[in-house]
Amino acid sequence: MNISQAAAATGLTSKTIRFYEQQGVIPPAARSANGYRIYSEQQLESLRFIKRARDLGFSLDESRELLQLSQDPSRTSASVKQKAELQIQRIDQQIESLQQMRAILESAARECRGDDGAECPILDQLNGVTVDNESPE
Amino acid sequence: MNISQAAAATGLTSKTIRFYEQQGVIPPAARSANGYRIYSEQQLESLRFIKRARDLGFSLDESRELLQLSQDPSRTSASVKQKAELQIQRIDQQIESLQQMRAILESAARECRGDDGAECPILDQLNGVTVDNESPE
DNA sequence: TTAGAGCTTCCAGTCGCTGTAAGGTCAACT
DNA sequence: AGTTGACCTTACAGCGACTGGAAGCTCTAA
Repeated sequence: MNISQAAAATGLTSKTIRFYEQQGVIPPAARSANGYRIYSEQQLESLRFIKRARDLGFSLDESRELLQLSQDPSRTSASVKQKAELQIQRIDQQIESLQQMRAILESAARECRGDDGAECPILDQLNGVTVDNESPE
Repeated sequence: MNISQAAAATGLTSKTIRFYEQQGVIPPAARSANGYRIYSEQQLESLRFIKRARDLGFSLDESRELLQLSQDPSRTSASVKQKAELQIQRIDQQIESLQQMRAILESAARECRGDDGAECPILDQLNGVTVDNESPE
């Protein structure tokens, strides 16, 4: 199994797999006689693991650490749970921040006529002008 | 008003202000005899505008475009509203994606004992093992 | 005078890839 | 046997939006 097959089997790209190897996220792949990388089913599992961790928002470093934990029989579930809960906290912060942005944008956009005129509550918002939120009548 | 005062007055850092100038987001600042940048109240307004746009998640390019629109009397509110609505859409996608991540993490973490044992539903999840979500009893 | 803080420019590093260039290899077709 | 064209290899540059650091000039206060 060469790198493009491994890519197809994991949902990563060949480039990304090489990058992960170069970063030490996964051990160097074995090589066939022509120098091409070859992948075992076990290595595919590692690659899939990393992809899932990345898809859950863990950094590449954390994903590597989680992979190591997953392969370490002396690990504790506490050590994993701690990382997961930290990640949940970060996600909650991001969601909250995005919801605040959204509320401000939505409120300004709702007041904006979106026509040929120059008047624009969105630009007022960006200019630090306090915008009325209730229609006066 | 020198760059560190401008930084304090806008919530940016001196580094960031120089970076914005170098990127063409704001026009080059005037210089005093010693070569130090000097800032007018008007330039502070531009810097604050950019900061607010960035805080709402617009890219630096979009923030620059919005600043130009805000200074262009022949703009239309439609052109601004379009950018705002695109940004709202992107925010909604990010929130949705984060909520999905959160749900998966939370469900796995809830099942994880977080003790000295090695068994860990979070790692199972990352290994692609389907995790039961209902306690059997 | 001298120390320290602040200003300047320029270049490197962050994160997680992605693109590009230059070259070797392989399978299929002519 | 030659030639495409798709794949593989390495190495380096670039993305976005900064941030950090080095080296040198300037200002202020003791």
